[in-house]
Amino acid sequence: MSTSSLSASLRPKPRYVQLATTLMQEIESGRYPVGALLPTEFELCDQFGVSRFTVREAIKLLVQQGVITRQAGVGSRVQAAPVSIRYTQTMSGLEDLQQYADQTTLVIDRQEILGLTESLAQRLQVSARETWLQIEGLRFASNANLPICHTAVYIAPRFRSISGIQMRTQRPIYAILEEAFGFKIKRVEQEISALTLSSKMAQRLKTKPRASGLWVCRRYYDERGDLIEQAENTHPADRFTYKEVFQRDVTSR
Amino acid sequence: MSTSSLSASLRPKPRYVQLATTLMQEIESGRYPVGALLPTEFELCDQFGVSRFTVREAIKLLVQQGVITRQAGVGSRVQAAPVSIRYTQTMSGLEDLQQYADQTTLVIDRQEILGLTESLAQRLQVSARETWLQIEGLRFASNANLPICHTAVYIAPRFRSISGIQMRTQRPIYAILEEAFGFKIKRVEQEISALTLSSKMAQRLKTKPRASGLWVCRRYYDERGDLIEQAENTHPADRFTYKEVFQRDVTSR
DNA sequence: AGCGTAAGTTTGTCCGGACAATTTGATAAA
DNA sequence: TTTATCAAATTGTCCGGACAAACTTACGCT
Repeated sequence: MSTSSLSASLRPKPRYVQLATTLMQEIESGRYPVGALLPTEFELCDQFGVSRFTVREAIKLLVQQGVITRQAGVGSRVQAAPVSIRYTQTMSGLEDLQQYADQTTLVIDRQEILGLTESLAQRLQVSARETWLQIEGLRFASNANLPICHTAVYIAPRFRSISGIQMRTQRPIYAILEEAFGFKIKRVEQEISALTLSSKMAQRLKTKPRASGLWVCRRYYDERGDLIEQAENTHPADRFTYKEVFQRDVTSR
Repeated sequence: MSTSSLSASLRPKPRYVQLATTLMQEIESGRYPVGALLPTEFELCDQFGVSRFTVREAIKLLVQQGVITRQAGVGSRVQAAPVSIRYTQTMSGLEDLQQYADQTTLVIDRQEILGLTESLAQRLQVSARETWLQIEGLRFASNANLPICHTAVYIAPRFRSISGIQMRTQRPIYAILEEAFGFKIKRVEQEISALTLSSKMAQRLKTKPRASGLWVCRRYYDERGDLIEQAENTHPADRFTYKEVFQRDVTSR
């Protein structure tokens, strides 16, 4: 047998990821409140018994997520508490998608394998004649009656045999696919625009006909650049706001 | 006099940034087309006479911007051509905002210093009684008659003396502020939601009353975390789509 | 042909060290 | 008191080296 498959989940993460996770937890716990300074790089080297390289790689991850900012001669200052969201979505990476789905439930009401129509094939940017799995449903926040969005998901042919999707699921579809087929999503494209809800959609979302809606479409690609899944979410305008944070990066002048 | 201010623009950028810029240009030029492999790290070390550390830092920047993906044992593959946009906005950082503004023109039709109302002060998350500069106008794409959005900008009191803003400008306001007052925006929060256009707004945007619109609000913060500027853009739904790309980062399991 | 094995290539992780740039705070001079 | 100067602390840049992990290719065996 091969030695590469079973160890996937057991293999320890690199030290700088472990360190970043630890620091993140300590920030969440309030040990380093917003506005406070983290220990210096050399202090962290001593505390964790790792090299400065490892410490810096870990801290880079925190900076990347907007949790801290750094300044030469000063230190690393805690900038924001970890996201705690309700009806607003905060994204600074793929993981926030996961977090978003954690607090909501997708109730599926249709699931079928269908041949692509011309227009749909074009939207998915693949050749027609392929047979994709379509899933439709409504997404509910934990303790609310009204759905926060209508969801239509399209899954690539080679994954259409997926069977582990419950009628009510709190996990994002892409995570289910990753586990079932053992791969990782590497890249997500997102497209957001506004639209006027069709009468049918308004009815399903229990809102006024011709109300405004937010349309969020995500395309998930694997490490080879192949499209795995496309998810279209249609939100009533008053039930969802999309939030994100950008940090200036070094290439700017 | 101090020695720290004048050298700001003359000081050469770090080598890894220079390298990243060079590689980016070579990708744009077609020397490394989409799908092709970049030279290996060691080859780049030889070609540019730098250490592997410098090469890796440069490549990290390209990965961060979604231009290439990497795979151990394979190499660095060009993933996407540099953004060429028309009516759709591509954001993977602050610079794309700049690029977006480059291709459009903001035509200002109102500009006044105003005391904050209660509700506005709350929206800006600052104490009332402050006097902010308000700018309103329409943004046009290069060769189009219809505006792509209505813009309302609020600028913090200490910058309200800004005078360099033309009635027609292609530069983003935040860039004008940066140049005039000599600082850098470090952090931008963005909020997107849908709304139904008010009759007045629909009229100014030359679209049907009660049409759907996309509302994009950006808050710009300096390195101290102080709010510098808030810009609210209201787009007719059919004239604007927001696009962005996410890359899975290492902290995910 | 097909299958496993081994070698080679390429990226990933981690270390130690060195010096530069930036800020803060203390000290000395005016 | 104010201002200039210096030293210390902290992050930023860059180097060289080492080994591990992941993938590709070639090879030999069945």
